[in-house]
Amino acid sequence: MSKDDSELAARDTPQSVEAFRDRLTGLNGQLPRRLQQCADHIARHMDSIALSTVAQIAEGAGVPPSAVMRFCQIMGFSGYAEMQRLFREALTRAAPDYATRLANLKAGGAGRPATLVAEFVDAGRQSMEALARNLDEIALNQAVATLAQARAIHLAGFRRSFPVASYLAYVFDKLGVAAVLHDGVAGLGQRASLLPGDALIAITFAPWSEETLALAALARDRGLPVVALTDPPGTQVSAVADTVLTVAEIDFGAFRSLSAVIALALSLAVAVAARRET
Amino acid sequence: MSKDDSELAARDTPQSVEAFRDRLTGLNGQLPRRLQQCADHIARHMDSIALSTVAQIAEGAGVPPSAVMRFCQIMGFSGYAEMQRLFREALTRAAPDYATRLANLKAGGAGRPATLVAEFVDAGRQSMEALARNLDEIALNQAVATLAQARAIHLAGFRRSFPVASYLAYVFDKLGVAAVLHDGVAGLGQRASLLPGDALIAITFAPWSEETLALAALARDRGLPVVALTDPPGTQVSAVADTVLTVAEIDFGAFRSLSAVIALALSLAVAVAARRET
DNA sequence: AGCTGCATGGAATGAATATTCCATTTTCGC
DNA sequence: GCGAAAATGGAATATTCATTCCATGCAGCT
Repeated sequence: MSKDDSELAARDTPQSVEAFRDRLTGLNGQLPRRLQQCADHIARHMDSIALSTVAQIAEGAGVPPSAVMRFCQIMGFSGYAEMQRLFREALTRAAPDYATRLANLKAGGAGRPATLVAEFVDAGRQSMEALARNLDEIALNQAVATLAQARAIHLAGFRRSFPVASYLAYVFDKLGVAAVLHDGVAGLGQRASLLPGDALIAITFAPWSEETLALAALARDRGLPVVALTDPPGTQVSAVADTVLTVAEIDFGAFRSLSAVIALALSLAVAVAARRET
Repeated sequence: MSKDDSELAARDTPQSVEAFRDRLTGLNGQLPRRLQQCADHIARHMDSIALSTVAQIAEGAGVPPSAVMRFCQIMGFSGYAEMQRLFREALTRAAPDYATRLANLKAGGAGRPATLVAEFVDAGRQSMEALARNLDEIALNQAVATLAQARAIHLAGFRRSFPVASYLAYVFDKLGVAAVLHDGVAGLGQRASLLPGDALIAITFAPWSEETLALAALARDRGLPVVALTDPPGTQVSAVADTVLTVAEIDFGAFRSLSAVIALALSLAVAVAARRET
């Protein structure tokens, strides 16, 4: 008693959401039944703690309120109020006055340039949230594995996908990965450079561009693996691609922000480079 | 009494943050002093309503709590609790389980590709929030005005800024605005095409590329207006640009998401096209 | 089987907070 | 200035919610 209570109850209270999460995973498995239910439910709904009452959490987890209180104490807090404060602070830091600002900009009327910025920012943010939510991790891992083995990586993306392809070219170059950007300068194409052992990343969105699909088909015929970045559901390109990564980019007006596509493409590039070095 | 209370108190309660905002602006000016203070403070801190108590709001506005209650009723709510519910719902809809998902992805360990996605998404989101917060509306309006008058718009952006420049070229083309992408193919450049009456958009970030700065300087010598997209504080390019738009893009590792830059560039393009048509 | 210690549920308590009410002050029309 | 009506501040009340406490149940050990 005088030296240490038990392995469960460390007295220091988590000061950040990360610390909270660490503690939660550390406790996993060594908790009694009801407290484990709390832990599971809370892990799954961490963001709702900031706005929920003890009773709501308890109901969601299927336990009495007192169990939730015990859980809070085991996590190192004096009670629920203290635990909630942690999440509330995280929430206010995440959106200080951003929401207000956006709303102000949007309210300015359709004609104002600043209103457009707000709309595009909003579309981009939504796209990225959708990406985080719907990411197909298995397909991503498969894509990384495939590309990491390739001798050189070919990049196909035209029209509105070209910025993504060209950014990938820049990033691969910086990372020391051999990459060929198929830019179609002078109508020549670089089709002959699709050699055995290479791989292709094809980036195309509805309406799918003929050139990209044709290039992917050619690569496939020559036996090169093809990774496609496209809209969901991705069926349009599945005939010519081995791995399909889908991104639901939100449009505003006729244009898309590209935020989510670039984030995904960038991750792919960095992961491939990291895999190669090991 | 039986027909209508007054112009102030319409009985229907706002069902969305937008409706709330509309009502607030509608009431502006026709409120007694203390209630006006409430309105001002709340308009300025709308996002904090979800997490504040009546007492906190009252203190912030410099009024007694009862004034805040009256304000809520004038806005069409039964009380503060009902008003707060509106903002809480808006907040939870904005971040459904996105935060949890992101945290889960990040927790996966540095090696996993999905972790990278989470990091880039997060960086992108932060960048866009920063853009919304720090947007210099005056500079933006000035840039739009300048570009709308130009005969043709030249685009300069190399290396990591090239994707932005090429996307602008695509968008301007689709919008029917004459634009020249200076892509440096074959080392030729298109310097001779910088004719009087044109304008230049120069996109460059630290470390600023020599080519872009040189091109901007040349344009300036010939009397063309130059709009620059760059990092804050923008002093590096202010010598060669008439209008400077700064974007604080957050890096993850050595790479930036480009989300905010693209959102700003896109807004600029659409605003210019809209201005031209009128 | 009986004992011991932990886990559990629910009811009682107490604190925080929204909400109402009323006495007082201010404002505005005459 | 005077009176009526509206506005205001603060204290009283009601409600919601976190927190504690204790009686009961359950499991593991001897």
